[in-house]
Amino acid sequence: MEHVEDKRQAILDATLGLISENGFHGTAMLKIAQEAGVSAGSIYHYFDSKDELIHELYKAIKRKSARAILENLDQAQPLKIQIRQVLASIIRYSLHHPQESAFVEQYVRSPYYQPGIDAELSEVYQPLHACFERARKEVIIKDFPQGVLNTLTLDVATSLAQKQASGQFTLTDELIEQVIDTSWEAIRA
Amino acid sequence: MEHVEDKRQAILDATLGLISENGFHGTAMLKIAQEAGVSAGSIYHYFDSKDELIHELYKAIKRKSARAILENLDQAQPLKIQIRQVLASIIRYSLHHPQESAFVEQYVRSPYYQPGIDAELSEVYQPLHACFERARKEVIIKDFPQGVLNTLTLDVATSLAQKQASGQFTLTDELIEQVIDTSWEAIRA
Amino acid sequence: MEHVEDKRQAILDATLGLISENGFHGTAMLKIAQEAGVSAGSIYHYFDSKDELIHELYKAIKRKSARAILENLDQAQPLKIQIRQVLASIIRYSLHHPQESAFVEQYVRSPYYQPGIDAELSEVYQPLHACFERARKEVIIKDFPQGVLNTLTLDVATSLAQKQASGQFTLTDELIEQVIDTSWEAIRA
Amino acid sequence: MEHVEDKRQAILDATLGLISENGFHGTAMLKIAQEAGVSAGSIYHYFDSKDELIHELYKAIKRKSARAILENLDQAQPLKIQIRQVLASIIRYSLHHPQESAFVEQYVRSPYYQPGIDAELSEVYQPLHACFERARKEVIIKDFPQGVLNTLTLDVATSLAQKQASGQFTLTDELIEQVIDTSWEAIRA
DNA sequence: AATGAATGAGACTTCATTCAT
DNA sequence: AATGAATGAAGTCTCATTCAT
Repeated sequence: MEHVEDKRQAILDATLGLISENGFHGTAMLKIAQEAGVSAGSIYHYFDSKDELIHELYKAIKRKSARAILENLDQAQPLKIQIRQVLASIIRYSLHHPQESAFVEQYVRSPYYQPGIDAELSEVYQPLHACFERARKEVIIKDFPQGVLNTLTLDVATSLAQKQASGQFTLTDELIEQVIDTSWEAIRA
Repeated sequence: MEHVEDKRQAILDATLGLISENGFHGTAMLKIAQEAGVSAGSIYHYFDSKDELIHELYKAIKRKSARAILENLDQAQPLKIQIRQVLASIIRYSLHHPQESAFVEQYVRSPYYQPGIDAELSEVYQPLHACFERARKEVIIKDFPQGVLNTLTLDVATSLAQKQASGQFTLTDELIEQVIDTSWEAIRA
Repeated sequence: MEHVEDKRQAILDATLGLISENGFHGTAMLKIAQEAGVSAGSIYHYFDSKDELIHELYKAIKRKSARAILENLDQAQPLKIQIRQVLASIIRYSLHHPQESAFVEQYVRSPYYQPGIDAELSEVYQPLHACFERARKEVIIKDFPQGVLNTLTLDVATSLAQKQASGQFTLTDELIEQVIDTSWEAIRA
Repeated sequence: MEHVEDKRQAILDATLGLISENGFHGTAMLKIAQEAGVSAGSIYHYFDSKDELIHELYKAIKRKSARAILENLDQAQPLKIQIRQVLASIIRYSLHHPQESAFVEQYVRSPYYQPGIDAELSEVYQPLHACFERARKEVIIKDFPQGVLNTLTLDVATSLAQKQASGQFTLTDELIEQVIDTSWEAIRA
């Protein structure tokens, strides 16, 4: 079974690498199979279709990144500190995983993205949402719709990650700190 | 000749509507032709290929939006006011042209986007860049690379526009003012 | 009217140059028009279709080459001399008109070539045929079908012309004399 | 694997039949697929493109004909006999394989033919070339460039084959013998 | 007579998906 | 479970031809 999961994961990894580089349309199933070291037909043992594979990859990335970000969440700290920690985690994660950022950016801007898909991820994001929810209630952050807050934090992070990956600029540690500060200032009450 | 330009523009318009809705891959040349009211082959009198059509559409949108934003730029005002005006223009333009925003977002996140394409647009963006450049020198805004400043302003605007268009939330005039404030605070020195 | 004929001839010339270089399929009507300095539609004032244009070009070339070859035919000479003169003329003409040779070779090997087409040329080739006919009757040349005699003379000439044009070898005047001799020896009785 | 080669061969066979009859342009990939009993897309498992298919067909025919001709080459015989045997083989092969002759004639007169393609065939033609080379050195045949010798022998043979196939004349066994003699006389020293 | 924009049939090719092995 | 040859629908693009001007 571990073997099986290895192959499924190899397919997901290959898909991530190829799509982040060449886009959805530029990534043929055959290429994914070759990159993953399996046969073209084998992909269909793990995923019903190319669309499903892409949706599954999106969910896998979102779950993985949520877990990584939550690891740095210390619920013993004051909410203000927690939110800042989350922002820092999001930005750092994005910068360290440029392929995942590039994929997610393409995905959410494409017709693949249907709002309902995120409902399946609510469980893993629940602690994060709760944290933001409480911060909003306690007037620690602005009373903006969650989507607007995401734009000011998450989307900024992924956008920066992709631009750095494409060489538009290089983010020093100092600059990253400043961006985290800026992002925090943008949403704090 | 006006007739000719009409048809070229009709093709660009059809392409914008279809791609912003269905993505690059979901938009066949035949559909564009039908939507534009021309034959399939006619597109190739105006554009060498689908790729060139998409690149031309991107450049046309960027030029048009730059002109619209510059119209609201009053160089008689203090720099601080000018920058705020620009931000407000960008955000309002994005919100009022959700298809253009959606298209540009897809484009710049896709393999179509190659740094260098924007070089052709530098002329029309020159006044904007000059404005930001001076503001940075006079320490009115932060000393971030231009790409980072764009992320905190332009990308936020287009992202919000698309999310509103997809129904994730509705931006009231009051909220828009707050977002403009936030965006300005994010980059001011 | 002379003007008109000029244009018709320009189209034929352009067609010859392009097809001898790029083949039938590689030569679009639009390219012919551009090369001839006329509009795409104008070709259809002179020729009903691309096929007809190609057939007319073939006939024009054959008539022109026949006239050139006949010019060197001195009916006052003995038949043996006449035949040798004809052979020399054919070979020299082919070598000096490599584009015409290349076109004719492509044409007669393609589905364009229908045996009936040469019937329209019989008038201009009549003196040549008569000459060969008498030579065969007087047992000066071999009693082969005319097609076989053509193969041993005309086809050899055009084939050599194309090979020289493509750089496979260079025919010196001495070599040309030898080839003429050889061709003559091949058909003499 | 035999199965696989069968299909590849079926595609080559279908291509030969259709192109020799209808030309390059008159032969659509779909027709080839239907004639070969495969789907349109399947051709692309065996050949990268229509062009590559055509090039491969040319090389396959040349290799096959070279092998057939070499089978009749008895190196124990005097060179003069060998050369005559080769000429007879070439002519007979051409006459018995009119489709291959027609295809090769079209190919070498078309833009498909690029000198250099024959370099890949040099190995299989090496014994033939060696034979001619020695004959030239021993002054058994004329000291013409190889291209000229080919024109006087090989090209004559294929040309005759195509003309007979198109019904221009019928070659009796006696006539064939005479043509072989003629071809030999044309190149002997 | 001339133009050249427009047409639309048809060509080549790709690729997600299936299925016999 | 795995393979990869095979499928065929659908896509992009070309080009001979037409026709309003």
